[in-house]
Amino acid sequence: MPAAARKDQGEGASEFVFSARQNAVLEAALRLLVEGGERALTTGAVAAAANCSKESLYKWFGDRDGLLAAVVTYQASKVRVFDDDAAPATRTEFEAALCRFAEDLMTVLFSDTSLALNRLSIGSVRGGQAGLGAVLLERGKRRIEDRARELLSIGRSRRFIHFNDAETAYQALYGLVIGDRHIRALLGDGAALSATAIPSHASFAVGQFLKLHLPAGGAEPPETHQSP
Amino acid sequence: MPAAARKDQGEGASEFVFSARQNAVLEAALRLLVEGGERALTTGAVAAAANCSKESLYKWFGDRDGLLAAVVTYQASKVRVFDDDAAPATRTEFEAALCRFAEDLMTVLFSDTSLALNRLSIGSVRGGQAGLGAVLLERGKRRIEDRARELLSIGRSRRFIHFNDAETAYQALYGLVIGDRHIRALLGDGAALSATAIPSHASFAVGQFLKLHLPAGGAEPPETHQSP
DNA sequence: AATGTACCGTACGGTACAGTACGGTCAGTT
DNA sequence: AACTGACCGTACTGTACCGTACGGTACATT
Repeated sequence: MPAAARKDQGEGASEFVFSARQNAVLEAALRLLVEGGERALTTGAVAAAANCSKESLYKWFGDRDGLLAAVVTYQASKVRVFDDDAAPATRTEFEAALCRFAEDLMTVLFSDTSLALNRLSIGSVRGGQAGLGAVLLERGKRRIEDRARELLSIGRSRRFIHFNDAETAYQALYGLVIGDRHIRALLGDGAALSATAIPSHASFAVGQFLKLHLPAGGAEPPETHQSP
Repeated sequence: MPAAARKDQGEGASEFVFSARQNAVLEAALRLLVEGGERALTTGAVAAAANCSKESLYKWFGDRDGLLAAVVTYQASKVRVFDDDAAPATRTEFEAALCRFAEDLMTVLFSDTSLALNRLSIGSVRGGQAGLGAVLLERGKRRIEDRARELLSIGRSRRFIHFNDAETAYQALYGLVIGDRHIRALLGDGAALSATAIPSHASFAVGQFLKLHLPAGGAEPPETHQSP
């Protein structure tokens, strides 16, 4: 990614930053991707849609793959974690925070952009290792996951819920909220989710999750489960 | 799909049947797909790998898309539902059957072939409607789903578990078993599942599922949930 | 033996697209 | 006014690959 500024910030985390013009180009590319899938995302089409020259494209992103990676990075960087919620102090607040997380998760996962980006990244996996998939996992999925993990550990320290392994607990929460609807949506099943049902399903799934993790003593996996 | 025999069987269900030679070709194509992703699946490469001529390819499958569809159909037709288990009569047998289902589900979903096929189908979705995704959903996913649904309804009629909506119950079971590991695997996360952990996780997830659906009275969603 | 059938191997046309080259435009600088 | 640099627009090259055509071969049918 030649000309894309890689600005290392004080905290040790590095952010990719694009110029305003580049952002506009990436936005156009994203629109093309959502509408027509990967095949529609040709360098020529992007240049035409963004009113820029192919030469600039190559100067900025080096390569078609670089352009795709930039699109993924760009969109993932927009996934702002809504940490406007203060640490929940009461059980009710905690459950509400879980519900909000579940709703946000569904809203993101089933948005057109997320689906298109996931399809693109999945399509880029070749036998051995993932190129874009890794980016999406690291810069998109992990953010969301971290928010949930933090929420869960707060709930545990406040004795609202009980669990031993945070990863296992997160898997249960995610699974109860999403089920197989994400893969169905990725496969083009339009009826995978009706948008109106999001809040009701969120509270239902969170209810199930809480039932499994009562503070008294919930069942936990037989230890030897996920090796690091 | 011009030359592919569409043999209608007595029961009203129709099966696509390919000749032995065609099966060999599809097997080779599948191998190519698993190794190199969709881009590796060119007509030339398939012809070379299968020692057949491109002309035959076009005669049999009509089209590159026809070939891809045939590959998906071919593999999906191999998903034999193991209904060798008699209807479980005792609670223990029922739980064992659920565990076996969970293990089979994981084994299938995380196999190289299934992942490659899912990636291919997902990549074929263009904005509007799914081409291969629909095939995979109908001929692959629904088979498995149906087996689970049947098992669940047996469990309910025998009073081993309780639920109102079979679809909701299935979503919970699937979610607890799979979590977000399928999408991670599709994105190329190699560590999404360690094969040795399958049985222990299966029984753990089934335990969670049962806990949520105790015969006494399990929580159910607020009615207005999934419109048909 | 003659004809037909089914297939392989290869070669070829057409096209789509990645990547490059070059001339032209506009803004800011000296 | 001359210079510089960033950019647009377009034309061009090379390549990969889809789809087709044609000659050659093995085997079956008449």
